[in-house]
Amino acid sequence: MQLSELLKQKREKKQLLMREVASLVDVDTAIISKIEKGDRRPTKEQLLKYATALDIDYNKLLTLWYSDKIYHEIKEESLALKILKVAEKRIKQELKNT
Amino acid sequence: MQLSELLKQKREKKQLLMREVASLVDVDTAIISKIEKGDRRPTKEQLLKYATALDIDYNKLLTLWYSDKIYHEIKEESLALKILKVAEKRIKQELKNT
DNA sequence: CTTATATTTGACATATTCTGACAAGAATTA
DNA sequence: TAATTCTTGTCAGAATATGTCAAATATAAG
Repeated sequence: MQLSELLKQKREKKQLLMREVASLVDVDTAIISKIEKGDRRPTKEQLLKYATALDIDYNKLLTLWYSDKIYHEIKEESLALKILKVAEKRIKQELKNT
Repeated sequence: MQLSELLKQKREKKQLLMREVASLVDVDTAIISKIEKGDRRPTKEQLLKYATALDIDYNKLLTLWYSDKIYHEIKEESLALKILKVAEKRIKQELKNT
């Protein structure tokens, strides 16, 4: 499940118009449209408001938000999986040192 | 092994001055210093020149380069590992669909 | 069908982040 | 001490991200 899909589904489940979500998240309706289309990622601040507005766990949104970002950064690279592994190792290493 | 360390080690192994690497990579010496300190990431173009200049496998550099980037993006997040897992799933999913 | 409402799209303005250039300071070596 | 190398901070310009707006398209209601 991608962030954009989740946000759209939740909005529809709550039977809210984009205009209404836009008001709650405090952005232009055009932005909401683009977010649900996956053309844009919300800002972190918007994400928080989204969580409240649509009653979604913020950590879940945040996880998808970062994953989306990372995915787009490396999706064209054949080394993508290797890259993630190396990043994971580094994170784990860091966790040990604390 | 981080990108910055590797680049420094390789330079020293070849007994090159920063000034010399700077020339080969075609940037200011200050940039090289910052790169080796981890204050800046080289551009992709610089990375390629680095590979040639220091005789390092480009894919290795590229992997570290992306990993570095991702690491810094999520290192403060307690969800970091989860984020990587989700990104990995998405990449794998994408690979299936081709 | 035609009108009203909702959504999508594109163009442009603004803000934020990234990068390179430069100069002065600090460290190292001769 | 002088020469050389490396480091650091600042600033301008480039690149990227985000917001605003208006017009185009799609959807629903009468």
